[in-house]
Amino acid sequence: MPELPEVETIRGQLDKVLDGKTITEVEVLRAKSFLGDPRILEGKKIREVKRKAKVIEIYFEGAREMVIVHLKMTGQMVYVGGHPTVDWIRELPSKHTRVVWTFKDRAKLFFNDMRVFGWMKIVDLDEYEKGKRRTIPDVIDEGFSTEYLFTVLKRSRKPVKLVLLDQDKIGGIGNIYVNDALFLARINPLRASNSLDDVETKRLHSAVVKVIKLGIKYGGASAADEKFVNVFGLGGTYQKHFLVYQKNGQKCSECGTAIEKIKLGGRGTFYCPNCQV
DNA sequence: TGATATGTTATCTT
DNA sequence: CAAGATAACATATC
Repeated sequence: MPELPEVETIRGQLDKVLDGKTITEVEVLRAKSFLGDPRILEGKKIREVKRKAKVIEIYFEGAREMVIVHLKMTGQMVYVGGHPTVDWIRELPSKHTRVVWTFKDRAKLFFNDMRVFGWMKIVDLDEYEKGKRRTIPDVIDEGFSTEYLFTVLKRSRKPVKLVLLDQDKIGGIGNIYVNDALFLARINPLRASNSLDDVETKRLHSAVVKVIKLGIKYGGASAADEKFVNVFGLGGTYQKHFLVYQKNGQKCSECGTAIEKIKLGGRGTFYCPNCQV
């Protein structure tokens, strides 16, 4: 579901489309989905939309507050421009719409979230900027070096896949890209994190960066059961390039062995038992 | 009907 | 005490 590439796709589109827009109304259709007083946002003008790991950050002009959004598993941010068509109005808000922002030019931003795990939150700008989360490197940040990854991996005996998914250590990787990255690096997801040597760590580092960048290039992944759509309601195409994710039973592209599916930390895990050691 | 899916966090167990 | 394991959250789909 939304991992760094999906969130980055949405961020880029929101940044363009919301630039300079002034909020006139915020409707909260489901209390759990919005934290803070929505009235605070009325009259606020959007300056910039940024991202840290899987969190979308919305900045306003001259405001003490900002908004952060986490889509969790099924969150969507859908934008309908200045003169919404009849079709869109009929479809949105949908059964899953949790929050609606309306702008001065009548454009609307819908926050849909089927499973209601995601949230939209008003936070104090200074406090947020000071938060220690910001110091955790994203996979595509400068700070995410092979050396950093090596130190992180050395500190745990857990299966390497779980350490890569740990957002307190590395930001942005989720279950889709971690499976593909481990395949690319030819490393078994079950391997004890601290058992990887420097050569394997180097391979893993470039593999992770590579698949995440590919994901961004293809506008994210929208597999059969994926709820990911971008700001314009369209899916991404990375699913056409999956290496092992959801390919259990199919032949490995390298050796022809059937891809296996196991459970690790309660999550679906896909790998080639022959190539990944 | 019950298993399954996913990101993160809370809580339990070594 | 900390690391690791697992349950919980909400809902649709098979």
